[in-house]
Amino acid sequence: MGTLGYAILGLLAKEPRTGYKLARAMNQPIGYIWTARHSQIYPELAYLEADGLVRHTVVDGRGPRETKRYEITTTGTAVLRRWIDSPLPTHSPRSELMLRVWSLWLLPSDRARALIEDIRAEGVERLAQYRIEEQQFIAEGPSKDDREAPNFGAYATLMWGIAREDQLIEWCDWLIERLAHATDNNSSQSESRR
Amino acid sequence: MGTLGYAILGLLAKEPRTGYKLARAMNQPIGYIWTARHSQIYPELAYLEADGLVRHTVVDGRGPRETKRYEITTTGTAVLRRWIDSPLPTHSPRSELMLRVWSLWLLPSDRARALIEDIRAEGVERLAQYRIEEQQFIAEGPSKDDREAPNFGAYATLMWGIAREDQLIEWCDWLIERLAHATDNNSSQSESRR
DNA sequence: GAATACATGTAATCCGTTACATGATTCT
DNA sequence: AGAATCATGTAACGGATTACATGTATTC
Repeated sequence: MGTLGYAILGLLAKEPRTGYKLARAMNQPIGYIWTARHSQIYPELAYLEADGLVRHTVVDGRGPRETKRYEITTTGTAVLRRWIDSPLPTHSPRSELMLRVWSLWLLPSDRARALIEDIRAEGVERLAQYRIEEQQFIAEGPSKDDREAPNFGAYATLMWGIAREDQLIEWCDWLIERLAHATDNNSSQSESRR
Repeated sequence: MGTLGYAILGLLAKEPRTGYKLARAMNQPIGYIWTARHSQIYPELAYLEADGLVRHTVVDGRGPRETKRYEITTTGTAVLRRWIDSPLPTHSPRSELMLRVWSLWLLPSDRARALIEDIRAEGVERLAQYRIEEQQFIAEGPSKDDREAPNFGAYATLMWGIAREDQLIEWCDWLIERLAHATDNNSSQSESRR
């Protein structure tokens, strides 16, 4: 069973939903780190149901097919709990951004600077959005501080996202600074250096 | 052309290598963010060569087949430069860790704490390794400060990795603190809160 | 003598994205 | 009238992992 299955169980553990609403929720990254499309979600729901982890009831809706409201089963909740509490996988994060930075020495100074400033600008934008969401959590009351309320985990991932963007912006500033300081080293001059 | 192709070009821009050495390099994440297996690299090298971005010469080796040393072509370098300097893709990072944290409200306090402490311990371990690599950069001389030397980008990604692990550890401490403060709220008591 | 490092490939499978397909209700 | 939202599915394709396949040279 893959990670997507657990992401769906996590959403259904909060409240029952239709596949469509799950797809909506996972369109904007859940926990700021996981996305999925409806074309992945519908088949996955069928597998989860075959395994007895979720069940559905047909409700009124506006689609051309039956509208199905899914809820997590007690088995599903148990499986989800077991997964959260199992040994950590060794994660290999992928970031196209850092791959570009790794080859940054190939770009002229002004283009390198433009790239880092673009990265920074996107970080600033995401951070602003996260701050709005933080205010929404605060406005919603004390549920974010209640270890047994669904918002507890969601708020913790938001704080992680905020810290991550802060760190990214700081790192961009450090690198822009560095690019400015390392100016006018062309290849002919660099032979004479050191 | 996919991201793996650019990762390979980035490595070959530094120095020519065999497919085996590329695979070794990408076994430990390059730039701390990209991994690949040899089964992906060998076919990709063939595509890159068909597109004229790399070329190979047969050298002495110990394999059952010919040993091929690949180098980047001038076209390859141009294509790599253009990629680094092209509009940023909207990135959707995936982190199984944060997905677990999102559902953390389902775990009892002690298990939740154990999970976060595991995450923290792994962060500390990676950080220690990164610090060693930082010392190696410093020992290697001023190349990390030379905007036109390959080490410039590699050092920048390392600093990013260090900042990221620092941030992760801080966040873990914040959450452990929070888990301790939010103790003994069971569901019956939580009704009377606030 | 056994294990490890060097060295290159293919096949099967899984996960994720994009595109195709359909159709009712509500809002502008 | 047309666009957006609700609603559920399948098909084609690409990227990544795991397993299969082979064989030499060096180190313990």
